[in-house]
Amino acid sequence: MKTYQLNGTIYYCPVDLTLSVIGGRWQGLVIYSLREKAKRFNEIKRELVTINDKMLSQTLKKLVEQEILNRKSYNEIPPKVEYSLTEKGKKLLPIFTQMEKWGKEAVL
Amino acid sequence: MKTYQLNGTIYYCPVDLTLSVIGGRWQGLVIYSLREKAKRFNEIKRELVTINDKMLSQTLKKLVEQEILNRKSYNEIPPKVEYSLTEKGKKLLPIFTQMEKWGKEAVL
DNA sequence: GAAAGCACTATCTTTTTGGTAAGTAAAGGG
DNA sequence: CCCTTTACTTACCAAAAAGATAGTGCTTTC
Repeated sequence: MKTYQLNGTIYYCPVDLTLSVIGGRWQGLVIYSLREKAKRFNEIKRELVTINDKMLSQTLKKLVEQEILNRKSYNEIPPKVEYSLTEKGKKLLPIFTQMEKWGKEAVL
Repeated sequence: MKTYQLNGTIYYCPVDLTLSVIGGRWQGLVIYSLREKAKRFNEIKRELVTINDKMLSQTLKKLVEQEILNRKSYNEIPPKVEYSLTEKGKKLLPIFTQMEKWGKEAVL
């Protein structure tokens, strides 16, 4: 059986691998919220409404490790940190375009 | 704020709604495994390798309720039950096409 | 007559997720 | 001086999801 490996984990197919990046409670939504431009921690938080600090920082950390997001910290006080999609992350956007489409049709 | 409703749950955007259908540990993979043809319980199980009986029947049940899958039971012994994508379910396939693509690139 | 196949369900344990609250460091405003 | 702002981390507890294992009822095969 062919397998696919990413960050030390083995997946049995490419879809499984992709789902590990965008599935889960918050990962997909965080990526999607950065589709147009870089945003700060609290901006993302306000957009996702029901996420809390703990979940957001956990999710951001993971996505940075997976090289889906860039983290840019300005040395200011109060702190300013911006998150944006990497090239790898931007390539996920066509998936979200299709999801948008399906989601809109599903509620009709 | 605009909201989207499906099966009594409210989502703040169409992507959130779609993720509730294909995200989660097994839902997406079960849908994807039925992309070409109807399959029986044990066929799906063999394909997904690490899923167990409980998770598979739970996932199938949920997807049938959401009208993503059809369940067809033949009155035979030993039992024969086939699962297939509904029209609504088939419309999810472009999402998986994009996921496949990304997953294949990600391991390069 | 034991074992395997089928599509499940029931029960239990472990892991993951979520929720709340508190703490940090330094600057700016009242 | 105290409060606010920012982007976090840590601790603790509760709830939800996932996972492991066993059992069911009936038939065909070895």
